[in-house]
Amino acid sequence: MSKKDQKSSPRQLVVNDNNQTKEKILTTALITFADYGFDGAKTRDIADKAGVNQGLITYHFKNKENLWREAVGYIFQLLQDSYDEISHLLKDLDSEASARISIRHYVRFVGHHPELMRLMIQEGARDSDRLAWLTENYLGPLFERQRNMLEQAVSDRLLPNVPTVHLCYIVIGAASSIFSVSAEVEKLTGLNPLTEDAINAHADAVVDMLFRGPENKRM
Amino acid sequence: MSKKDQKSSPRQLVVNDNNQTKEKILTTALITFADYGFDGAKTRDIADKAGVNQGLITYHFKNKENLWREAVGYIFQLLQDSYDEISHLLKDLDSEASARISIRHYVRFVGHHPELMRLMIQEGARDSDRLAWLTENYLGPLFERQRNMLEQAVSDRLLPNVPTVHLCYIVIGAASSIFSVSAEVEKLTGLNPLTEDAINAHADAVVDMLFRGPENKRM
DNA sequence: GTCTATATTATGATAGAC
DNA sequence: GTCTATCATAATATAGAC
Repeated sequence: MSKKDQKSSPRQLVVNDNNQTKEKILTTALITFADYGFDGAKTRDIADKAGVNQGLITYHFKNKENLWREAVGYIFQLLQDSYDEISHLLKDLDSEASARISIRHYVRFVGHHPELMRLMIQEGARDSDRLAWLTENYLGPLFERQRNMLEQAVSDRLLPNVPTVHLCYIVIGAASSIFSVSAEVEKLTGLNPLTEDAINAHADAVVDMLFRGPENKRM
Repeated sequence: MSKKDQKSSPRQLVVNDNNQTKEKILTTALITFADYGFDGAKTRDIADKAGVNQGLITYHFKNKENLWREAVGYIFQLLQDSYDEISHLLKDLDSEASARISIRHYVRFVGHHPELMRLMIQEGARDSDRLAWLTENYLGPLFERQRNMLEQAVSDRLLPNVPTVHLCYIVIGAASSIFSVSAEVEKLTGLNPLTEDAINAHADAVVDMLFRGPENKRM
């Protein structure tokens, strides 16, 4: 329902029952927290960029801490949903095809949502209540999933036999770094890594790099 | 010279001609900027953690912006110095040995100085005057150096032929990600990646991953 | 060179009108 | 549900004593 639909009742303020405003604040907050960190992000900034009044943040989210939680939950839910969508695809595939698709999917997700890894770097550098909350609610399960996938790939000789923890973060970093510092990349090379073409090119590059058969086959 | 050494002259304030205080502020500021970003870092915090008065920041560095510049310059100077130290070693080696040593050296540096990559992620996500300054003064030359090294490795068939920009950020991310989110890593796996052993293990893992010959030889 | 005290501005949260 | 106005606190920068 757009604002114009309200024209017939002029005495009333523009009201929105459909969580449109709440969602707008949420997505804006996510980007701002990812770019500036929790302390660096200003609620006034978030409200301004979302095009709403600062008071609405308190109304919809109680306080800054809670806004952060809901924003983080929002992006992790997207990630989990996207995994659920492809999980049935993976069942029927052999180990290599499955691993390649998983990695491609991961690269494409972090390319389309650079806020996710930026947020993780903001919170993953030091211990905090927020990191504990993140780990308990989202990070733990996701990490286990990725660890299992990579251990399978190692035992199938698709990847070199390096310790799993190191392998996990090699993959995470290789997949996401170019997107996390997209402005730097563009300044240094002229390439905007957040375009669809660049995201696909990076997914290709990561998969080529990780799964190097003798003839370097694509999936 | 510690404060206790000053006991014999009690009328005088503790004074420090040797830039000890300035350096202490600098290194503390570096860590704080890296962890919290420019906006999230508070000058009072920096002064407190450095064990000095907040007014000293203005005295030694004029303002927050300038403190940031000097802190960034400090860590990049360390990086450049460390490259200069090994550059003569690389002259006599073949392409593969040289590339392996360069990569190992890079991994070990970012492991010992996680602030460097954290800072870059803080500033590399969006365009700003600080990013322009960083690019002009430090990032440009360093990136060119790494790009050349990797292009050489590709033309020598040590690495798969993926576009250079993607290759650069695959290497950067693979090398640094585990250190940038060290608190997350420790919470998820129990491993503190910033120990000397873990840093060496990660250097091994990255080199093994990148340079996979048939017999997986070490340098 | 270092400290205390303070001026000025920004920030998170609240109260109340519509 | 949304807005304006405001309070209380926190943060950068400055002035001045030692």
